[in-house]
Amino acid sequence: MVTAYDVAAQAGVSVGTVSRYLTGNGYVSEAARQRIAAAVAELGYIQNRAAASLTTKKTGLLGFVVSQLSNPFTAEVAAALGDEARADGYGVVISDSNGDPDLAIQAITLLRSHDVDGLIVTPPESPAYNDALLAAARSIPVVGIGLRTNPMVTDLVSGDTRGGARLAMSHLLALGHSRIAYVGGSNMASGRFEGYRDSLTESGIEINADLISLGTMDREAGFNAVQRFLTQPAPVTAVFAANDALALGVLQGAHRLGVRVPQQLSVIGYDNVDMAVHAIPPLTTVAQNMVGMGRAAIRLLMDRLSGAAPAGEPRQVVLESTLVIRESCAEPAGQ
Amino acid sequence: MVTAYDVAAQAGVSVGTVSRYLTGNGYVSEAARQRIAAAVAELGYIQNRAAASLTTKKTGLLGFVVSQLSNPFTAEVAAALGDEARADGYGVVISDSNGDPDLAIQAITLLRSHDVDGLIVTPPESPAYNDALLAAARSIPVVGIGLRTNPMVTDLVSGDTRGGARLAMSHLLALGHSRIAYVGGSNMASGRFEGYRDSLTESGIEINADLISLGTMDREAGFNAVQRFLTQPAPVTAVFAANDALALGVLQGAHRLGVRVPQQLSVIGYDNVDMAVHAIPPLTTVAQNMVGMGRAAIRLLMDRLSGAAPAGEPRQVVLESTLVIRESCAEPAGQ
DNA sequence: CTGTTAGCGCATTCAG
DNA sequence: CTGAATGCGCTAACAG
Repeated sequence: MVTAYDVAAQAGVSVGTVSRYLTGNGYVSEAARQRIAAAVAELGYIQNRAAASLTTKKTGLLGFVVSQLSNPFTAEVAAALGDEARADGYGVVISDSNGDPDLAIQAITLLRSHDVDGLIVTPPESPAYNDALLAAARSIPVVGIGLRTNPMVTDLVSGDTRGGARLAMSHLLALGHSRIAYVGGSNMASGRFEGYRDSLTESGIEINADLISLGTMDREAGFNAVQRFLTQPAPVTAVFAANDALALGVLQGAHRLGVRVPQQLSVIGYDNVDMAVHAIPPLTTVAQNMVGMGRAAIRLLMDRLSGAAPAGEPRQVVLESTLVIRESCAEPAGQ
Repeated sequence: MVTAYDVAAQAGVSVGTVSRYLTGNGYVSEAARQRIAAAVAELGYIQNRAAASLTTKKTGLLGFVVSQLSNPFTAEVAAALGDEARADGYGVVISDSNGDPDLAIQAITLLRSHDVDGLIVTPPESPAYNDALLAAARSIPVVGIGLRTNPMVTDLVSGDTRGGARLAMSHLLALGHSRIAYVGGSNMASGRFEGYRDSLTESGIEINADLISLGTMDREAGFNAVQRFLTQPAPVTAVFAANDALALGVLQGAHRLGVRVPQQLSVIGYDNVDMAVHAIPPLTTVAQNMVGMGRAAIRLLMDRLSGAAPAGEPRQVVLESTLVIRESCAEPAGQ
């Protein structure tokens, strides 16, 4: 391995000078600078940051604990986050927990043993994971994406899902729909469901349990739910799905019954995953600002690392969602 | 920061013993072992691997240079690779190059400065990137996924795209199609195109330039191509798309023309991305073994790192593709 | 502006 | 089986 000493020898200076050249701290004469640069190139020298971190206490590494890297939403955030980190000279170590709290804790330990300068974390939520996060937060800055610790000691970035849901509902309502169904996860406390419920109530429409399907958030659930909605005495004219996978299942279910979208049924999704544009018809959906989330997380971290934001008060940034209108919604047929 | 010295003091032993306990090298009495474990837990000690790597020359970190993390194909490979690496006690640092050779080179440098024990790389291909890989390969093992260096000095894992394409074509041919179009990338030397061409020739079907559309590999290209294929004097009865995005575009284009799939047109894709199952109709496609690729890459690396495969002869593993039959193909209408 | 030197936290000799 | 001592590659004083 070629070390800074080798470079120093080759350039006819001392290690100290090489170090100053590398870190940019302290003065180095132009002449020395040039000779060092030449030596670095000639020898193919690459700084050993692990050794440097021993003294500086900074590795230039950030840890990102994801719950599911193959989830398009996560992948997109990870990409944005990596780009932003690189711009600040940081590398990102990604650790996939597959939604398993135990693996997430292992990931935290792995990352901390590699001495990451900061941590970005996503769900799952679990007491033990929460504890691990709390412990980590005592030595390095931590920011959660869609995950808040208890007590809340970390910075947080989240999407305004409630507002996004209202966006979707307003669109449907403005089109003239009133029999609007909801398919979503089993958690009625989710922002998406709340947005659905509130929008309806505010429009003076009573919420009807027969028009609500709660369960898993995958394609099958959407496929099955819509068939139930459509075969009721008074069929629905629109469906709001809590995510795109669900919405795509709804599209398939409607197709199976020979119900045409958007002529006979309007469908709106949530997330604007890549495949939404590939759907038949292209899916109208709510887009979360994933790039913004990745960026925001890094900004939050950088402020802490640079001291711009002294430790203490956790901060929170909420990203607005936007409506992406494509072709899956129209006025109700009966109007 | 709590160090091994703190643990040693707390446990009433010396650092040497703590180190032996941590690494598993050398003997530690059961009594000492217990006291150390207790001290570690009590103090919340986390080993500093950067410091350890100074002596061992091993960081337990692997670098993965991807061309596009938000590409579902890549994300899936990354996930598999991360899982497999974790099983071996390694962490993975992912660096996204966004398909830019310069960024890829920067990524290599970053990764090497963090002293990764091995490197896994994907395209783009570029002379400068190739050089960077060659340089890296002189000090650590490198494995390419779908990317071979020149000269070929690194291990390689790739998918048998030619065989996969033949799988798709056989399916179409067996169904009775003979006017089969191809939509793909601009590179006619790709395995996918070769599989198309060879299958046709072997079946005694002349290849017809009017039935081939080469260009970008995205949805728009598929959307446009199919409209051309369908409005010819003798319309095609089937389309083989070189990837699923293209195939989904074909589906949309056919839908636009009122052509029903699979009754009037069969469509087959390649990659089996997540969205394939969400298509209308669900897309028959060729699945690459992405999990296998991720795993294989790690295995290759581990063999080098453990010394099981002495440096030298580059090895290659080719993963078979499989046909995933869903609902987008049927016998040609006219038969 | 630059050379010298003392650790950083740990794994590894080498004695005991 | 264990303690003490040495050095990994680098940065940060400090004295020139």
